[in-house]
Amino acid sequence: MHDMQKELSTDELMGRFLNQLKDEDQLTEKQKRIMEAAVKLFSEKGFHAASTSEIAKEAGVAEGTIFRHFKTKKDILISLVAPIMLRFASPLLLKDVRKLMGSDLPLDDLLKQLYQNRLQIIEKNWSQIRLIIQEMQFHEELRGAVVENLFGVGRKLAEAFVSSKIQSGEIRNFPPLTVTRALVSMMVGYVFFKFVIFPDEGMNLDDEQEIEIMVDIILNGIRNKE
Amino acid sequence: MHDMQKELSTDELMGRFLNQLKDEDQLTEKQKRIMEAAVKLFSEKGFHAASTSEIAKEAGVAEGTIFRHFKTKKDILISLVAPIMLRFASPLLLKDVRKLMGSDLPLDDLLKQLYQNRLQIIEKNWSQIRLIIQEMQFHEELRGAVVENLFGVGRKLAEAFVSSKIQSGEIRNFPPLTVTRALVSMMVGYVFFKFVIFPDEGMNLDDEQEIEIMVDIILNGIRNKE
DNA sequence: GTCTATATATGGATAGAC
DNA sequence: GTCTATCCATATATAGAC
Repeated sequence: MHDMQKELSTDELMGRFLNQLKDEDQLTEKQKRIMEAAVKLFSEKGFHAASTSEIAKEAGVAEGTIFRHFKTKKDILISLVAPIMLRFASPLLLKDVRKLMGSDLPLDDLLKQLYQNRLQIIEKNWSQIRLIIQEMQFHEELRGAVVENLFGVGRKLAEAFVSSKIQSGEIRNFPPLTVTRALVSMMVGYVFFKFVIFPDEGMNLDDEQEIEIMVDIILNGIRNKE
Repeated sequence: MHDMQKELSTDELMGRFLNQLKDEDQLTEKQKRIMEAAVKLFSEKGFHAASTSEIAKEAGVAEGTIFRHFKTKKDILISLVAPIMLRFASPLLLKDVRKLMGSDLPLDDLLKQLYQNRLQIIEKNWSQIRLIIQEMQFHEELRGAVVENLFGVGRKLAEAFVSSKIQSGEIRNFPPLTVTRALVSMMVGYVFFKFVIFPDEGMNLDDEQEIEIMVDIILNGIRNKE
């Protein structure tokens, strides 16, 4: 029933992802260097503030070479999205998630692991994630791609999980989307404070402790008490 | 080079912030028009993507006029921060908040009102808030000013509130900062989904219902059960 | 104080030699 | 495929007339 639908759209997404993977192997050395330089500079200075000449210098190629491989500067940006999403979206959303969701771990351990993993992935890929969130605001196609592929799939996965837990009576009977958003919000908020507001200082407590409390709170909020 | 001119320190910026209330009355018609046009274009297209000629056109002044009032383009951006923060930071953080915190409303009603008000303020000022969050990433002085003025104050207020509720035994004994972050995270996450991820569609449920559930969940999570 | 005109730099993008 | 040189448009910023 529900689960079948989710499987299908996930597979559909994976299809797209797998196609992108092939493309990635076809990239030449220089193309990769240009793209890496672009990721670095775009995320550091923003898309418009980073010039193609800087990118060329950073990549160690002539400026003209860039435009042999990419029609326009924006083309570089677009070309970055798929690989970036591949690099973190897949592990962010899929890897371990099905395993965790299918496991018989107690909910709190499950959530702790989930948060911990996702946080690590986000931390490792933060500059790239930030770049995408940044530029989503200004390039609609980009937002469309991210929303459809990433959030579409993630949302379905999460909602399926929440729904099943509601039906099994483990968590309270709220709209699954709302519960899902609450769960994700805790992570979004944490990331927001940690990386956006206080990117330098770091937080007071370490991640593991914070997550422990976070899980305690949110789980207490949504769990069915008998 | 481009960034050769001296950066404003955070302190200098805070000075401006405090003085701004007085200064705001001293602004001429043209200056206000330029600043309004700048807010609009910066938030729509980003700081670098918006040109001074566009700003001039939008403001209905000659381009040269801009540079009579603002030394550089970045100066326009800086000049916007204080008024924007004044316009929403004050009501966001202070207006009603003290009143609510001092009231004898039940916690759930109190939280609902708090979320509802804050959401309205954020919605009304979203383009400006977004602009600041955006540019915080790239201009450290700006981040410093926001963090110190806005988050510094907000955090203290919220933590004081949480601490008092912990001592009165109403909510569980967790680190106040963590509880505070959990409370704020719910709002941050909601705003993130509503305005960043799905700025067009809107959400499934209306804000009031969503907030009701949100408060139910989070409060259930942190409240002391007897 | 404001506008017109312009200086000066740099941006993205192309052409052509190798 | 890559680099050198260069085009053209636009960017920020200034000068000078009013």
